[in-house]
Amino acid sequence: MAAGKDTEQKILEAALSLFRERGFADATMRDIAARAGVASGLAYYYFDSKDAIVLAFYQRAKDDLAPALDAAQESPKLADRLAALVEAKFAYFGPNRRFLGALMAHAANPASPMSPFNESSAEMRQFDIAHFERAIEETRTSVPRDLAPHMAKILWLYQMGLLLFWIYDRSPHQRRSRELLDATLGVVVTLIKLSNLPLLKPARRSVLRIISILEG
Amino acid sequence: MAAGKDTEQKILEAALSLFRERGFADATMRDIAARAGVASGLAYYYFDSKDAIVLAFYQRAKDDLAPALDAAQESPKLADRLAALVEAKFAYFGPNRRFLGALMAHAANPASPMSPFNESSAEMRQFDIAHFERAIEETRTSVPRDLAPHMAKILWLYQMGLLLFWIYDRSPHQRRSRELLDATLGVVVTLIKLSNLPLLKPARRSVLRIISILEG
DNA sequence: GTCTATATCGGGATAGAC
DNA sequence: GTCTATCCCGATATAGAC
Repeated sequence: MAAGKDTEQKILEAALSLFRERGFADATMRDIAARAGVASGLAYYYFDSKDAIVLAFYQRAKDDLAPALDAAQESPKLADRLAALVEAKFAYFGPNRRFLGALMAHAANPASPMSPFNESSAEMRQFDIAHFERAIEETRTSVPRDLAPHMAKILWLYQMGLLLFWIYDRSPHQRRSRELLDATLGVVVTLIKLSNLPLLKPARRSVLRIISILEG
Repeated sequence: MAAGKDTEQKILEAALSLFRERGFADATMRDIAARAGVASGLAYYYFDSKDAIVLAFYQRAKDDLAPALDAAQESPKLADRLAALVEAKFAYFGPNRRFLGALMAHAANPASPMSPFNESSAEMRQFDIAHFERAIEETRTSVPRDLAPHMAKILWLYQMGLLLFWIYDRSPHQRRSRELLDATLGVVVTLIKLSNLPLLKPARRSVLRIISILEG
């Protein structure tokens, strides 16, 4: 049991370090097992597949990120909090950027267990969205009643878009991603402010209809 | 020569039919060669890799789609043309929807040769964008000078989003995708109209800044 | 140039002995 | 819970028939 947990951790560590060094595809299960100092078959005892190791990585990221995301909830301004939440992820995932790139192969397909839109990561996603809810509430950002139940999800999606861009951003230190964050943040916050105008009720209805279709 | 072209076609057909039946990953090169009635080695004579078959499929799609996309350029209204262009793709790719799902694995990564955002499909992308340019021009849609050079690309991107949703749309006959098309079309056309208001010059500047970052 | 046949290798995954 | 042996497949290479 204890040995089992240890071995599992050893394998996970070996996998992640190899993923970081070589990317996902070029790290073989044999390499992973070798680095962990176990037989290659044993890796499959702890992880159903190479993909399953990735799910363990997600789970771990969720746990590791929690304190950083709490620390991002400081400013009284929504824009600052959004920026801080995104930057916290840039910082944490920075060393794994290349590896995440390989993962994105599955991201678009919501049916893939490795997609952040899949059932299997629902818990993680919910955890993540909760941070946006908190940012909206604590900064007393006014959101129209009809949009309110969806606003955190919208911001989460906005963040996912930024992360996607960041993952494939080849500019030095991902400078362009920071620019994009900077350039879009103002637009996002402005749109939220505008969305409160009673005049824009029809526009909100259009958006709500689109959301309801997207959520199926 | 003639025989060679024939064999190549036979292999391509066999590959596509297997991709449609089983998806990309579960169709092996041995299966493909077997269905084409040739030795498995021969498939590699014509296609460098399994991936190369996909590129051939893209190329072929481009050629096949041309007449349908021309036929979509009828209505004097931009919204109708956009809908027709998207529907033409739904129709053509319909039988390959599942197979396209497997391909999307590479789509997010602009560095992958199989991504529609990659260099290697620049020609196809340009061909595709040209249809949106034509739709804008022929419907005499007024677009502000500063946005004009980018509008066709924006519409192309909008279409790609719809296609992405459609590929993974599990509702019967992809009903939700049609709803999404319907729900977003109005918004898109309205936004283009609004973008002409001189008052919105600052908003256009924000959008232009974002575009310039995205294009790197 | 077109095609068959075969051999070899690396890598994900599995079965079964211990 | 751990290891060894094995399977399957994609990819590559090669020898040779026509």
